[in-house]
Amino acid sequence: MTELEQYINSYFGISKEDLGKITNLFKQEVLQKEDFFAREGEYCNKLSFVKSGYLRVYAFKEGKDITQWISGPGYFLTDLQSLVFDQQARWNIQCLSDCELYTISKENYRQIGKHVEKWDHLEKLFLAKCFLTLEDRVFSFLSMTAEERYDHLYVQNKELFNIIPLHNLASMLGMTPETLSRIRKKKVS
Amino acid sequence: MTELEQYINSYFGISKEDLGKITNLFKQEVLQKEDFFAREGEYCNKLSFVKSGYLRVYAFKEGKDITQWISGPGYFLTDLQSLVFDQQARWNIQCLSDCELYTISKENYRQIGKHVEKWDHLEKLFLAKCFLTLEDRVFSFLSMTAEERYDHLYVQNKELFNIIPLHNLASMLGMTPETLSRIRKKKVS
DNA sequence: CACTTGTCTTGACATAGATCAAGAAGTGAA
DNA sequence: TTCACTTCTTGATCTATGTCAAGACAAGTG
Repeated sequence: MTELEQYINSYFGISKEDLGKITNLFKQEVLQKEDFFAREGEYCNKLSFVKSGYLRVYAFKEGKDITQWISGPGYFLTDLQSLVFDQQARWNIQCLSDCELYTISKENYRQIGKHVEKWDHLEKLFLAKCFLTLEDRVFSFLSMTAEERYDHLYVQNKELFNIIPLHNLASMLGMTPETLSRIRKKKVS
Repeated sequence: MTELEQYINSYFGISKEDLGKITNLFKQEVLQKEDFFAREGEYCNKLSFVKSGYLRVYAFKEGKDITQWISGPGYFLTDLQSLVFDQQARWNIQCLSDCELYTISKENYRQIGKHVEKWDHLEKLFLAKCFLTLEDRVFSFLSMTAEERYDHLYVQNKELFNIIPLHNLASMLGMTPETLSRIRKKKVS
């Protein structure tokens, strides 16, 4: 089984037959560092699973580049507004490193439901999970200090701090690079 | 048509027949000010549509009461983790005023898919929309000041500021009541 | 009615975190 | 190697926002 099959299987728990039907629709795709997976205002007509590498989801606000999220191995990746509602993408998604993806086109993605009985239901559960994750994230901004948000991310994803430029992590955590640097310094001592 | 039918129809755009099948499963429910719709740690086995009144979604963090969201007429209301994943509720949901709801039990909610062909698909779209809304909200914390967040909410939901205790709105916006009060003062002058 | 309780505002002050500016260290290209 | 560029850190300073404390109202209750 590829990582994709393992992941989909572990997450959605479906039959080997259905699993094949789905994963066959994904094609391997390779992107280089700096390449764009999606661009704000254009259309993102694909859904990908990250096999390796990291991608940064961001948008500009008054000229400033704000990182919304960083996606790495084991994550699904798309601009949801484009994929689901056929509208312009809200996000720039760009590779922070060379990346290997398993990618399905929007057209094929929309066919899955016709091949696999319970797909819409499973996808609904998946989206519900994503919603809960974002709810937590909102709550973190309502209830935590910059340092607490740092701790939270550090405990969960230590490895990011060795791989991802720190100013991107700072942005994603809602603080400046200087603040992140000072928090890190404090942790060492 | 009841508000519920109008809403579901406008949002999901389904046949009059299916519409009836669904809305028949909802029962009217009346709650009084201060009543709890859901409690953190318990199980919330229902999904409701708010006909009238306002409810506050909140949780405690280190003894402090943090408002995550306020739900009013035209919103659906539930603790998603309970409804979808049969786990303990993450949120307290309490009436800020007397409320009229249309409520469906979890059991009946789960039957909808069996009665209405495309239900899972429609619900998926609905959840995707919710996800996009939360994404915006996260972005607002990454990119906006307290005052900008206030402006944003004020433009979209002026009426809340006459109905909802301001300290709850402040909490939901991620600021203290004092800060909200000062921002408001500034706006008058 | 008086009394309690909750809401909202205001002022004085404290502080987390932002901004600005500079420099150190690493990386890649020529 | 040197130069340009990026990342990260550090110090000095500024400011938005938080904290604490008090008072003004308004609303509800016995």
